[in-house]
Amino acid sequence: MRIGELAAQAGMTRDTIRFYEKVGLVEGRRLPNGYRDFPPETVAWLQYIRTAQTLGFSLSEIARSGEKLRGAPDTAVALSALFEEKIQVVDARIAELAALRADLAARVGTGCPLRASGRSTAAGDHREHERHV
Amino acid sequence: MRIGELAAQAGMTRDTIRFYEKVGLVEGRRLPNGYRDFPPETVAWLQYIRTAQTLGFSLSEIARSGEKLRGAPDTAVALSALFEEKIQVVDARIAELAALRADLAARVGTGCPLRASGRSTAAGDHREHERHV
DNA sequence: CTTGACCTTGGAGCGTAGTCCACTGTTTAG
DNA sequence: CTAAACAGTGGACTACGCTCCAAGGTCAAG
Repeated sequence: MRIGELAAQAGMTRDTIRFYEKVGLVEGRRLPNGYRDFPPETVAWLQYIRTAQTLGFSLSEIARSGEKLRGAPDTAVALSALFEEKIQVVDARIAELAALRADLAARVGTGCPLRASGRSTAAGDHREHERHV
Repeated sequence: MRIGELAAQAGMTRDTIRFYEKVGLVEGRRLPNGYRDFPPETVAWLQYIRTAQTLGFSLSEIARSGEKLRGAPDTAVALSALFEEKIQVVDARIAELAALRADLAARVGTGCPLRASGRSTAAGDHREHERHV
């Protein structure tokens, strides 16, 4: 499959796919004329990338799962494992949000809405991840 | 309060605060010598910014809530309203994640983890794509 | 008076995730 | 044969949210 068809199937632009190739998220052979040639599974992989992105994963994180996948004997099994892993992450994220929600709810209607007391619990100190979700 | 103390109190760098001022997220007067001078509430406002960020809000979105706040007769009440609003958003986000979780869970252990149906036959299978995600 | 801590500004740079563009090469249809 | 529709490359550019730096101004203590 050439890049144009792949892009159409996966619902993204050729440029995006070329960008993904540049950063190692997808790989394909080249036809004798230099055109990229992708196996049909790439469509599914690109869709997986989109899913993972909506879960808040960065492309480099996704690339790491991709490597795991490549080294696996059974792709289907490896993918299932991956999904289970992502479910853990989603659950963690939901728990985080629930804590934030509780924190917010506690502040509604208090005399001191901004400062409150619950700073330590939820919002205090996860700096490292979560840029835009 | 000058910028250094504010930065220490709010747990961010002077540069970040200057950046926030540049984009209109915070504002302060100037002392005769040109130094910035912030009212003490700014600490709470900066902490609110951090909270809102962990909720996935962009700085420009946060700036918009800030404007609402400034135009309010009662800051505490306005803030409570803001928190209630954010709770809606958090709930929506949680629902979104729950849906993604369900989607992931449905794919775990299926013969076709990525596509959801029909992956089993090796290569010739050009089925119309169901766009999950 | 000097030192050091603090403050000012402007501008460069970074990582992420693309997007757009010009220019060139290849393939296919009429 | 030519034109359109593809494909390739490199590089510039965007937006976001900072972060760092150089060069200089201000101020209190010793």
